[in-house]
Amino acid sequence: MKYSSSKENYIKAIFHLQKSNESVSTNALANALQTKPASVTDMLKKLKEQKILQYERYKGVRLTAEGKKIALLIIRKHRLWEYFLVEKLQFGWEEVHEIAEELEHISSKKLIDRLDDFLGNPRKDPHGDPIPDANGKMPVLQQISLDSIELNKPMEITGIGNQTPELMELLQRTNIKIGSKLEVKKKFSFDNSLEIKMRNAAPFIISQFLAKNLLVKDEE
Amino acid sequence: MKYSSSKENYIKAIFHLQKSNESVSTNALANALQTKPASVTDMLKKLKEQKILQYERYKGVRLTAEGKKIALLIIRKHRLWEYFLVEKLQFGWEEVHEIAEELEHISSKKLIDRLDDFLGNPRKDPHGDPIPDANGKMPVLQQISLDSIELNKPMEITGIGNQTPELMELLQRTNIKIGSKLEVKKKFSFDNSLEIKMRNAAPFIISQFLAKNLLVKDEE
DNA sequence: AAATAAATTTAGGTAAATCTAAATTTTTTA
DNA sequence: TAAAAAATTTAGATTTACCTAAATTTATTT
Repeated sequence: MKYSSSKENYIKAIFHLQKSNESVSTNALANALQTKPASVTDMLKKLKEQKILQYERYKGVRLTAEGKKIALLIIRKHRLWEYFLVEKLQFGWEEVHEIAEELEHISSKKLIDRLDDFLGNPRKDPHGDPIPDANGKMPVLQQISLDSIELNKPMEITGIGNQTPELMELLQRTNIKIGSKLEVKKKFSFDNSLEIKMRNAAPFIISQFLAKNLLVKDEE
Repeated sequence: MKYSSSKENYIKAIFHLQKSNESVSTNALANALQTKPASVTDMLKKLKEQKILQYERYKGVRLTAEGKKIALLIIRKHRLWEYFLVEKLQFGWEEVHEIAEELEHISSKKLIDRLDDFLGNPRKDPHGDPIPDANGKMPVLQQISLDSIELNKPMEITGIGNQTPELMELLQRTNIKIGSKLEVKKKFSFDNSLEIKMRNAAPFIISQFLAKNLLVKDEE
């Protein structure tokens, strides 16, 4: 199956909006896609025909298993291209999203799998978000900064994301290493940065980008 | 200015069809684009509005200077992506055209200029065709196999295209080197291969791909 | 529980890029 | 050079992905 760029954008937007088991509203989608609710209704009817989603009038929408798989493969493409742009073409991580929005619609599966290998099969994109594998599976990395972050809970660093020299430099400066014990003290909604307290050290603040690259487990 | 993929395909097709100063016919375009003559007429009217081409009913079409510039930048993108696919992602040269047909419509200029640098500013794509620079200028490499090839004319090798190990291997085997004197004896239209005669050696046949990588000048 | 507000859908249109069939112009040929 | 053939254009539809305005359904308030 091949889908238009427009349809792919709908699928991706629904995927990002449907947390847990809530269904996604027409208005929320229209807002995310910068379009009008009436246009969304039109498109949802077409995507329903193609069994990509479950949709009933006035009841909102959810992706089917098939729809989720398509979404994950689009996200895979997006994040691998972002990684390529930053690591190989020297773009800043803040300027790659827009370009990846175009590149993610290139259809060749072989291309994206080769790109994955060429890049060394990274598991996180430059923003710290996980990259699904060729089968659409997300790597199960427990990240520090989930939406449902728990404050003051003792945790231990179990690993780090992509081990780039830039990240290593920052880890060294902040003295964060595998096995370090820490607690999150506060989340600043302004920039999603976190105040953390490491054992035997003064609290300090880290960015969301660093946080997303820290893998943790509950301390035993 | 940004043009739709469809318009870009028309511009590119006209560029490839307009040799010297002939104008391109509606039928030839329809054939090249796998579409119907009526559709071509429709599109030509739109592109004329945008001053991309000169068009008069029943008289065929030519690109304006502006149109040629656009065409060259699309060709630049196409060929750089082909080079990337072959040199970095290990694709065979025969399988990259289709993928590059999609990639050539990605709009970011910065992306393509960064890609050019990343690839080491190659001047020829994997098929041996020249890659225009960021300003849309074709490198002026006199190639051996132009459409207007002259038989039995003494020529001298002045350089070679992209110096890949694979090309070097073949040059060694055929004993072609800079300074070699040769004449083209015959062109086989079946596969565009050429029979060449090097001074003090028996005539032999080379492929169009090799020929395109040989730069020549007239012997003095 | 009405009444009002908000969300959503339906109805009817538009622009881009196609198409088929018919009309027109150009070219070829007898 | 007139007739036939080929090329091209016009006219009128179609599909996709949008839109606005009006109607309908659901949610929220008095």
